[in-house]
Amino acid sequence: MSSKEDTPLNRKDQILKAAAALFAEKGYYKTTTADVARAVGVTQPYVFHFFKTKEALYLAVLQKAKDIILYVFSHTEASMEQLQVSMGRAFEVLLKSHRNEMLLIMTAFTTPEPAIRDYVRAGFDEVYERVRIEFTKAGIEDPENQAKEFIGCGLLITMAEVLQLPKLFL
Amino acid sequence: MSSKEDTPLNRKDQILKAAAALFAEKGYYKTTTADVARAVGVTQPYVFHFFKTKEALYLAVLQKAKDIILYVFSHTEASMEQLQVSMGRAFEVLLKSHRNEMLLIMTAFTTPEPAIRDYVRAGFDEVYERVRIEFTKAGIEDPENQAKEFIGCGLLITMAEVLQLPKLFL
DNA sequence: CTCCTTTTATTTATTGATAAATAAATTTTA
DNA sequence: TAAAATTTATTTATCAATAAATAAAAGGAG
Repeated sequence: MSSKEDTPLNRKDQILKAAAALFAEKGYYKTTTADVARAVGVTQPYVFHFFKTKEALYLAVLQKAKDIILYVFSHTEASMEQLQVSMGRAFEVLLKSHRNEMLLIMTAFTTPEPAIRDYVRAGFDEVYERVRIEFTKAGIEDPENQAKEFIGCGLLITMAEVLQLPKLFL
Repeated sequence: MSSKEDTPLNRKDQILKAAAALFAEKGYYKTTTADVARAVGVTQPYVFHFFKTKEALYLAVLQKAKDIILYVFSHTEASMEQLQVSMGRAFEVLLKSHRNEMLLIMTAFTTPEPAIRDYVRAGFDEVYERVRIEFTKAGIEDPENQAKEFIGCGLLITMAEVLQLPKLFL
């Protein structure tokens, strides 16, 4: 039994899912609302029935991605010695199960839409805070720097995925 | 005496320079050829006199950026013990003196134009090879992994710059 | 259960804006 | 005055977004 019932997705969620895949693959600018509509099997204007603008759609996808990360990092339990490793594993699993969403975050970094940049930056801080708090709760020492290192490592791994650099970084 | 004479730049180089700044700041898609032209003080179609397409202009800027990196990493001399540190310093200097070009490379990573992606990937390999060779020549052991680590670190630093994350990563 | 009414889901058609690219004309320089 | 540098004028294409129309489904009233 998965957390989500496997009732078929409603139109809005279908659009969010298709958009996540397309935005992750082709980025914000190269993905058209017509692409998203086509992927779902509806007409282009209908997308605007659910999301006022293309940007609003993008931000909605981004929020979902962030929520997933926050959830995972908040629900990884382990001993002080093991927490970093466990969370690292959890992130690797996440990168497989929600590849689109994770790649999307990387590309969002470099999307020069002010609203998107602001959202990404805020989301980044939020994730950092969450990790820092979890590390603190677990009694890890110097949680600030450990959290920074942890996130830096995650970024690097994700970037290697985006770039598809097989030789580099294992 | 700088390596470049300070003869005023010719139009083509003016365009390259302006394009580097704009592409770095606003990315490939959000930078228009009209933006570039305006920055230089010429008309939009005149840009096409020097570069057949917008993409060709972008690739030219990218090539210059890569050449700078290769040059710096090829000309940093130091003892085996000091080489990594010296090259790290050199990169930091580069990030200040050629900020636009370095940031551009980061954003180029996530630009989903096939030709651009291919160029970036190839350039990446080239830089890796260069670093690996320099490390090998200096007698550093396990040069492959040291080179990977070195580049990963550089990526992370550059990314922190792009994201303007002051708190994180020092 | 049927006719009428309202809502929900969706499409067709269109607009307005923006941007890359081309071609022809003009100005400047040597 | 010929060639090089640069502009004006224009084209073509693409896309987000809006508005109006249609079709199907659901919900009540007689």
